[in-house]
Order: sequence, then structure tokens, then C-alpha cells
Amino acid sequence: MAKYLHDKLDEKWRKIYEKSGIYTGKVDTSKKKAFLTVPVMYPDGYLHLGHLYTWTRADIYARFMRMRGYNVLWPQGFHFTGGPLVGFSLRIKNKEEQVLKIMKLYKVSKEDIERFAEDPLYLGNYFAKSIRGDFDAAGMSIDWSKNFSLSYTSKYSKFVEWQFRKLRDLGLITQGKHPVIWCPREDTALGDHDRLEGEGESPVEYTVIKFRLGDIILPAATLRPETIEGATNIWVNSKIQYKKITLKGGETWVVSEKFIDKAKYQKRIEKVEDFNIKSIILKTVENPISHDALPILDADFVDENLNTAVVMSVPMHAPFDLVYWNKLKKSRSKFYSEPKKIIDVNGKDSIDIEKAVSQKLATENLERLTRKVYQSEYNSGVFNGNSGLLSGLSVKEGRQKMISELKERGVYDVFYETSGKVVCRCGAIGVVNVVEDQWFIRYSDSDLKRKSLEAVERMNIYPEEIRAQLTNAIMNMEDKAATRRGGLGTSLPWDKNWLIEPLSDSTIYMAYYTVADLIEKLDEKYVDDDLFNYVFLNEKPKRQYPDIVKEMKRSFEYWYPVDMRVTAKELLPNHIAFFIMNHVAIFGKDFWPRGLSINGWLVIDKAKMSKSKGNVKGITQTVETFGADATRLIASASNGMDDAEWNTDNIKGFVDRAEFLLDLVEAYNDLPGGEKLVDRYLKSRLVDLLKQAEYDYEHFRYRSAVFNAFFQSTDLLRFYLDFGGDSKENMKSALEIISKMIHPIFPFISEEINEKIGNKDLLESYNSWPELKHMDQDDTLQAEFDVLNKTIDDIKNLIKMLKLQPKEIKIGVADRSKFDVYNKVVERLKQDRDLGKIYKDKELGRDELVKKLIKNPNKLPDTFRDYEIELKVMKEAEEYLSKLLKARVQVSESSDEKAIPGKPKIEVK
RNA sequence: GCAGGGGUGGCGAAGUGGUCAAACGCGUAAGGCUUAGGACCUUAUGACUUAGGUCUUCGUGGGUUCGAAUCCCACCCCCUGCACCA
Repeated sequence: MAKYLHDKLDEKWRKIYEKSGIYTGKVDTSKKKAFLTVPVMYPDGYLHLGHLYTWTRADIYARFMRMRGYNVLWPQGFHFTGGPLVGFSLRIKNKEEQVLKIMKLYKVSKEDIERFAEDPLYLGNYFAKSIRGDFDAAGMSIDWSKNFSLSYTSKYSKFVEWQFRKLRDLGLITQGKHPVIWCPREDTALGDHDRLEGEGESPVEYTVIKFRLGDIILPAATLRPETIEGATNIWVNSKIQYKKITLKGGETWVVSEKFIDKAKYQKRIEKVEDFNIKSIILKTVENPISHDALPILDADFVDENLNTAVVMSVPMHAPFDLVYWNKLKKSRSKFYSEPKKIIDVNGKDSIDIEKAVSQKLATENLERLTRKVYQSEYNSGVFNGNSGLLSGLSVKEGRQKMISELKERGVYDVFYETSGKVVCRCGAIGVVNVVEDQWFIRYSDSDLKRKSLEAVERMNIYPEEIRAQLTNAIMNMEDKAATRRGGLGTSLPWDKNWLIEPLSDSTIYMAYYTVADLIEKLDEKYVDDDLFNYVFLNEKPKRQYPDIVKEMKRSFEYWYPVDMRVTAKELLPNHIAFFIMNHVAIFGKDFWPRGLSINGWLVIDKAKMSKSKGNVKGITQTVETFGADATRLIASASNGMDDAEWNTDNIKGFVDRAEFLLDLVEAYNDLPGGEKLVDRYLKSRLVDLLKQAEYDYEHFRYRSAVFNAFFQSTDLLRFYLDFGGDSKENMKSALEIISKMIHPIFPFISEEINEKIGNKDLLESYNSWPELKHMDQDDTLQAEFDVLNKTIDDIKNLIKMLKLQPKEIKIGVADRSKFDVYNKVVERLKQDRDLGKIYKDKELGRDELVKKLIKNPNKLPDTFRDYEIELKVMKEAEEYLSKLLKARVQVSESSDEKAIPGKPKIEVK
């Protein structure tokens, strides 16, 4: 028995490949090229198996392409830009327990941890190195000579600056206001990952309607300005503290005290004075649209934490308002008027708000009702005759019209509030800050969108469903804030107060890969916009460059565009969209990306890996335990972009079959040889499997690829041997084909097999992918072997039912005349599926066999059968069957009516 | 709200017009091996059936077809993403 000693085997082939230089992409214009990339990753921790999933998928592509004769370039960089590295360093500095625990788990030295706290770049380089080691251990065929980290070097920064100047020249950069959730204590934008509470919350725009009361203004904040014509009153809450504030420009507002802190980020407040809210209760303000007098009333449901704490009351369209309005009916009768319903909803979404409210709902039910009312009215509401201005319009249209109406009358303002409570890691409550001078990339540009969609249309995308999502992402693209205040990165060239944020400095860096090793050798003084214009855009050089620059240009023009980008699905609506759009903006059509492959998340051993549980599967650890090839099985977790569950038990099946193959490699030479039907079957099935595997690799269907190329093929060999196949030649060529079929996924063991059967050249050093030999394919023969297997099932079934252990089994293959009739039926059905016509047929319709065959329209005979072959296959199988069924098996021809082509008669005794 | 994806056996999942009771894996049961357990191997695992048969299922309801998990229509339910953040 051959043992699968993976550590030795891995090491041997890893070294051989390293020495061969096959992984290093060298310009060779005589060969077709394939440029593969996987997004740069943040080196802020160790790699685990989940990460490796994407890279293994990419590696399989790289190896498959090499075997098909392509010159492959696959570099890999790292990303230092933005917050993560700095953030991580900071967390170490703050001695966060969780982070220190992780460091301890990985046995990082004390000195290193201390340096991490001070130097984010050191931290980045430290983990980049460890990640690189993990990739190598897992057998990634990455060309490290073109590795770099963005935006770590000044040369790369210059490339980013060049890109941004280019974008600005193209009119794709603008500057403007931008609401963003903000930590008031740390005075910085508060991203999802910096939040203790409120992940996913975002700024919501409220309309503020200014109701005048003498020289002061009551600013009512609302999400539904279109309902103002149905307003009956204004709510304030006498239990909360109000202040009078004077804004820049002179307006005086009455707002809750709590509002003031939030408002600082959105309004210029020049003066704050005390205000007694009770002094204005029961006074009236004028509705600026309908000119009705609206009383100011007291209600305790008004929340001091929400907006201005001045609320416009629209009872017929807001349940809370109706409840309180009804309560006041008695006590404040002098103000009471019947509330007006101004929006109708027809059909099943219609809600009778008066009836609903009459049931005295609890607060949380009222909230739910409110959401329902808002939703149904927004989706299918239409303004009725009670509305003077909006009658006949939908709510969506009415809102727009009302907003412009309010603007015209000078009573409109906006205020942003968070959509839910947000708490920063530091403990402070998040607010909305309107950043005044943010720089944007104008992804909303319709011309850019149109061209980008064209690019998407031309791309090869796997799986295909992704195309719709990507198209949609691009169509809905808005302007993207491209700069930030803190972290690492490249300064915006014309406004050094800003750093270019990470998603924006990483859109076209793949072009930089093609020159990354060469530009290192170039004197910094040459690195400027003119150089990039010359190398990447083929513009006339403005000066004399050293020769290396020509080489850079040649390298770029040879390798570009990106032929395949492999990544996980979470980058699709952002990075991948930006990647495509920036290429479209900057490069010519020939350099637009050509391919994309997307995968989901990988869940390993059911539970998500949890660092605190200590069950983290490190790469090196897994490779040491199971071997690189076995570890790479994770690529087979899914065919598409589903999140895949994968458990390490799968590896057992791999080892078992790997050893089977290694055994065969030792033993096949002793096979006595001889060509039988089963040899033809072997060849035919191998062509099938090869065809399948080829399709699977091309379409990134690696679950199927492993299934067909590895599991099915080894099953086939087992069957061949069990059946009594013993041809040395055929076994050798089968082993060769299998070693090639599995090579992209299992590069090391396949090389071992390939070498042992006498092949000298590395499988990726030449166009080694086996050619399909269609002449070996024999459908009829395969169908007859299927008949054999089906017959075995039937016999087992019979034995089970009869509850006996037979001594003798007779198999009766139908006679030639029945095969003739059978094949006639198949022929007829291929032309026409109308069974009625066959029943009416003079010749066929009366035949008992025909009636039997077409009795069940769900199970019609589909494949031609061959009398000679069926008989021969069964005959040849006699010995195999006898062994398998532990009984004497005899095969003969039978004219019994139970013997049907494809379904021989069975007698057990 | 907008967009995308999905509902198949105890579970995970394959299967997109025809030999489908449904691959493969897990789980479960019986047997083998073992002092025993684990691991491993064999067999079974929708229901009924003593000669290979029949019946019932693929979220719900309807339709197209000789034939539907697969195509069409309506409905119910679930998941994911929505930006300055990697």
C-alpha cells in the first residue's frame, strides 16, 4: 500500500516549481497571455481557511490556463490605505482585551506587539509576510516579483495622483456637501465597523417646515411634508426643555435643548437663549400652504431626542397624532375641527386608521401601524379632492411638488437625523455631520455608466447571475466620496487636507502590477504624469527615458487588460463596480476588464470560525496536518456564489482515493494486458469526464470539477478493475489523463503520478491539457453498461424481496427481433413525441412490446440499444456478477416476454 | 423602499422539459471488525408489495404539454446588499 506522505510530496514539488520559474510572468509575444488578479487584502491579521477559498479558486484558474498553453501572470499585492491598519494598531495601543488575546493565540512576540502599537506600517508588513508564507504553503502559483503595497510607496502614490488628475480632467471629480454619521467625541466619520451599536444605520433626510409665530419660528421636522394640507395642529412637549436659538442669517427657532448639540454639525448657531415652551401653548400658527390656523398643543409623546421636538400633526395620516387629537377633543373643543383625509389608498393595502386607532393600541403597535400607513401610502397613495395643491398626484409625485412649493415660500429647510441609534466604540452617541467640502468621483455620470454597462456586457462573468447584479449596481451608482481625513494613504494632489480613501485608490492598480518590478529600477525623478501617460495611455513622451521605461510599456501592453478577476461577492456592488468604471473612464476599450468570477463565503466545520473559541483553522496548520492538495479541496465547496458549508471530514475521502491512485501507479505495470469491452468503456467514460471537467474548469464550477475529474474518475478505475479490466496500456493512459484532469486542483500529487508513469515535463510547462478523443466515445456501449448496473440493482432488489440467498442467477438478454422493434420505437420518438400516432400505427401499435414501452409517458425509451453489445457486455460480466452477488451467474439469450432490450429477464434460484 | 437570490427527503445539498424516489455528503438503523469505544467496511433509510410492480412527493394554487421540481400566471414565506466602509 502506498502511503500519501503529503509533507514530503508537497515540499518536493513546491521546490521544483519554484525553481522552474513557471510562476513568474515573463513577456513572451509568441504565447497567448492570461492576466489574473485577486483583490489586494488588508494585512491586519493572519489568514484562515475562509480567506484561502477565493485564492484557491484563482490558483486553479491559473494552473488550468497554463496547461492550456497560456502565459499566465498572477501577482498579488497588499492594501495599507485607510483605517484598518491604523485602527488595529490603535486597538493594540489601547490594550483591547480581544485583540491582545488574538495576538497571544498566534504567539506574536512581545516586542512585535509593542511595535504594532506604534507603527501601523510595521504591523502591515509583518502580516503581509505571514500571509505570503501561507499562500506559498497552500501552493498558490503567485508571481511575487510584482508584489507591492498600496499606497505604501511614493511611486505608487504618484500613480494614484496621476489617476486623480486624469479623473479631474475628464470632469469626473466634484466637491460638495455630504451627510455622514459622525462621532462627536473623536470628531471623525463613524463607519459601520467602528460602532458599538447601530450597524447599518445611515443619515435620513427630514424636511423641516418653518411655522411662523411672530418673530420666532417653530421648525417642525417631518418625513412626510406632502401631508401638510391635512395638518390640524402643532405638537410640543411641555415636559422637555426647549431653547430659543438664533441661526446665522438671523432666524430664531424654538427647538429642544437636545437638538442643539446635533444641530451644531449642520447649522450655524449664533445664540442660545432660554425659552418657556408653555408660553406659546394654545397660541396658533398659520399653515403656510392652506393658511389654516394651527394651534400649538401639548403632547407627551413628542421625543426630545428626535429632531427639533416640534411636530406637525396630521391625524388622518399619522396614528399617534390621531390618538392625541382625539384625546383633546373634549378639553380643547374650541380648537377642534374634523381632521381631513387627503390621501386615498385603494385595494387591499388600504388601512382604516380611525378604526385601527379606536382599538387603543399599545405604543409599539402604534409604531407598527405608523410604518404600515407610511408604507402603503407611499407606495400606492393618491391625493384626493381634499388636497388643494396635490389632488390627483401620487404620494411620490406630491412629495416632490410640495417640497418645491415650500422652498418657494421660504419655509423649507432640511435636517439629517440618524436612522437609528448609533453608538461609537468610544461610547459617544453618533450624530449626523454634513461635511462641506468632500470630494467625489462622479460615478453618477450617465455617459460613464453607459460605457461601463457596455464593458459589463462584453465581459465573461462566472456565475452568469452576477451580470444582472453588476449591471444594476452600475445603473444605480451615485457619486462616491473619495476622500477621508484620517488613516494611511495618498493625499489628494490638489487639496492636501484630504487623503484618498481606500476604495478609490485601488481601482486601476492592476495596471501597476505589470510594471511594479521594473519601476523599482527607475529613478524617482522620472516618475510623473508624463511617464504614466506614455506607458499606460501611449501618449508621446515629453522627454528621453531610460530603456527600462520602454520595457515597462511593453510589459503593460502585453499583459493588459485584466482577463480574470476573482473575488468574493461582497466586493461586487462597490469595488468591482469602481474597478470597471475607472477602467472605462481612463483606458481605451482594448484595456477594459475581460473577466470576473465571484464566490460566496465559506463556512468551515459548521460553526463560523471563532477566534475566541480557539478553533481557528490557520493555513499552515491545516497544510501541515492534511497537505496542500487536500487543503485545496475547499475550492470544491460550491459551484457558484452560494455561501458554502465545508467540513474537514471531506479530506478523508481525498486521502483514500489519493492512495488508491498511488497504489495503481506502482502496480499497473504488472497488469497482464488485453483489450475487452470494459476497456472501450473505460476510454469512452474518460472522454466524457474530460469533457465535463473541461467545461467545469472553464466556468469556475469547481465543485463539479472535483467530482468529475477526481471522484468519478477514481470510481471508474475501481469499476474497471473489479470488472476484470487488466490492460497495462489502457490503465497507464487513464492514469495520465486523470493526473492531468486533477492537476489544477491538486497540483502536487498529480505531478507525482505523472512523473511515476514516466513523464518528464512539468504539467504547466507546456500545453499539456489532454485533447478530447471523440472517436473513443461510444454512447451505445455506455448505455449498455448502464443496463448492466440497472440489472444489478434489480437483482439486489429481487433478492431482498424474496429474502433468499440465491445460488444461481440467470440473466436473459432479449433476442434480436425485440431490439429491432425497440430501436424503431426510439427512432419514432426522436421524430415525434405524440404517442397517439404510435398507437394508431398499423405495424407498431399492435405489438405488445411497444405497448409496454410507451405505457408511461414519463418513462419513454430514449437511447438506441444494440443486441450484440448488450449480450456481450452481460456475458463478459458473468464473472464480475458472480463475485459481486455471490452466486453462479449465467447469461444467455431469451425469447421470454420479460426479456426486454435494456432490461434483461432475471431468474434467481 | 430599491435591487438580487432562494423555498426539493430528518439535515446539508444536486438536479432546470423525458428511464428521477431524487446523485453526493451528514444523520439514523442493522451487520462486520474490536475486550469495549472510536475509526473503518457492508447494507438499509417515502409508502405499500414474496419476481423486478404500484402509489405519493420538489413553498401554495392554477395553466401549457403526450410528459413539469424544471416553462407560464397569481399568491405565501425566507435570505443578502444599499456606499465613503473594508
